[in-house]
Amino acid sequence: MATPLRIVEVDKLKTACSTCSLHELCLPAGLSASELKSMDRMIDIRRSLKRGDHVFRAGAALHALYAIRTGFMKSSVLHEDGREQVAGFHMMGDLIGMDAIGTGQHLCDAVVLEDSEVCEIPLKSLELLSREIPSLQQHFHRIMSREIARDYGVMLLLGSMRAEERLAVFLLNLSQRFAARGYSSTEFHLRMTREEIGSYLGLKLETVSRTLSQFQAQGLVAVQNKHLRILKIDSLRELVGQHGCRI
Amino acid sequence: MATPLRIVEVDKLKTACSTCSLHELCLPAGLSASELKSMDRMIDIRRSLKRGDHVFRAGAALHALYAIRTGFMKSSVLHEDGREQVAGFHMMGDLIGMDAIGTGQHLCDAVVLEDSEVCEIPLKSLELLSREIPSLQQHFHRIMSREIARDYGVMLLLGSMRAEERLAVFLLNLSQRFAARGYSSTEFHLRMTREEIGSYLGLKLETVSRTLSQFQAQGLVAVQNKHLRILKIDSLRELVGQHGCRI
DNA sequence: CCGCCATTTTGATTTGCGTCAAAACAGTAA
DNA sequence: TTACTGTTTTGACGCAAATCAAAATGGCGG
Repeated sequence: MATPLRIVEVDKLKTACSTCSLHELCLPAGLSASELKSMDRMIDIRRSLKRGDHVFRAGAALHALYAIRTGFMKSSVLHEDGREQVAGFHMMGDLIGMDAIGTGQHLCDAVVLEDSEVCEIPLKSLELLSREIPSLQQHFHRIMSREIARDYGVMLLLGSMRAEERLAVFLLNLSQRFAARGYSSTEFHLRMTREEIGSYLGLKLETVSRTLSQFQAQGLVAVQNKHLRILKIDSLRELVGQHGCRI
Repeated sequence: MATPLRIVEVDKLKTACSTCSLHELCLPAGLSASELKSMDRMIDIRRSLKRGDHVFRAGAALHALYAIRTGFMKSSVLHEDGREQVAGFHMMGDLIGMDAIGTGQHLCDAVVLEDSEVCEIPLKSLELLSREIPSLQQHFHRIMSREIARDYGVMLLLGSMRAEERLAVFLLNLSQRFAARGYSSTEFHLRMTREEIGSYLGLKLETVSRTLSQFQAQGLVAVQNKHLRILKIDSLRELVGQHGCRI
């Protein structure tokens, strides 16, 4: 009986917060070793998900928040008439599901765009533990707040930027997030379709495609289908917030 | 010396959570009498603000969150080139400043549109108290989550609705919030300018004005400058999510 | 009360992006 | 390989909302 037990243990270790390479990016950031152990006890379910799977659906009851270990997903709000608005793209270290705490029901669908692994964090356990560990409490609040701050940025984008600016902001944001996770900031795969990018940016897929082609023609990026290379990151940055700026 | 002391006490009582008419709408919702007392101890600063005042400015360090007792305000994100995006309108019972918890710095300006009174809630005290009072902790999380959910709704609006729909959603949202506070759901004053409405909705002020005039011509509302009366609330509701709907 | 300034309305015109359409391309399964 | 499907690109055209402009209205201070 020793062998299977050890396998289980190795498996558990492999996916524990304390040994997870993301723990400085994820919810347990800044916790001590013993506090990490408490986190490990709280998170006992990890789910593997395939492209196309839903982490949760709009309307479903909130069971847990989900920390992304690997992979890539989108969250999208659906309008009754079928219109879809992508509210965000999420990658490892991100925490999703926080929109559901208010009502107990998920507001958006979370759809897997690239095979992923998520850690289920029961809300009740998180609340309990964050009453005991002030730095966990603080960090959870920071994460929710950062989501609000991100949303304000998206509102600025959707409310007052032209197509080129929106796309530039989008690429710079992806770049910065990949960099923060140790990946290249200038070369990456777009896991989503042009239509999903468009939905996120409040544009039609044709406009996204045209604008990308335009960036390519200007030598700002090199795009080949889903593979993207940023060639002139500073020019992209300049592009944002110029607008024609007649002030 | 008795008289001035009593005046102070009356003044304190008047503004305590335990006697505040908003306590079922505001942060202390659902707390017991003794828990309300603890809230009272935490909130000892109330500020009176005049139209045009800032509750906080973008870039300023986070000192406290602010619960609105009376009045009306907007929060707006500024782009370096001067573009302003109104991220929300806030009224009594609302909690503002949560965007700053993540970085410790406010991301947006909170500007008073109608003389207001706010309660300062030091974040540290709130964290401390919510570790002791689980229902306060839960409710604080719900409030942050509702802000995220609201933001998703605004994204849907900005990303995929036409002008008429945006304005209809805006009016219905105001209507519903006034109703929740015991005011008329069909007749109210718009405290903001057409330009501020436009900024919030991702439209220009002329479009807001034109669309309001159109609603008036259709008999949906009666507008007279800032005074608005909703005449056919169901028609407004129908207008949202029709879009031409060829599905 | 008047005059001033900010706000709002309305009209004429422009334009950026959406819509429609079709071809090119990539990925998958047989 | 070939056929099939979903995605992307590119072009031509139309439209909703922006822009430009000017008049009307409202509110405030003197």
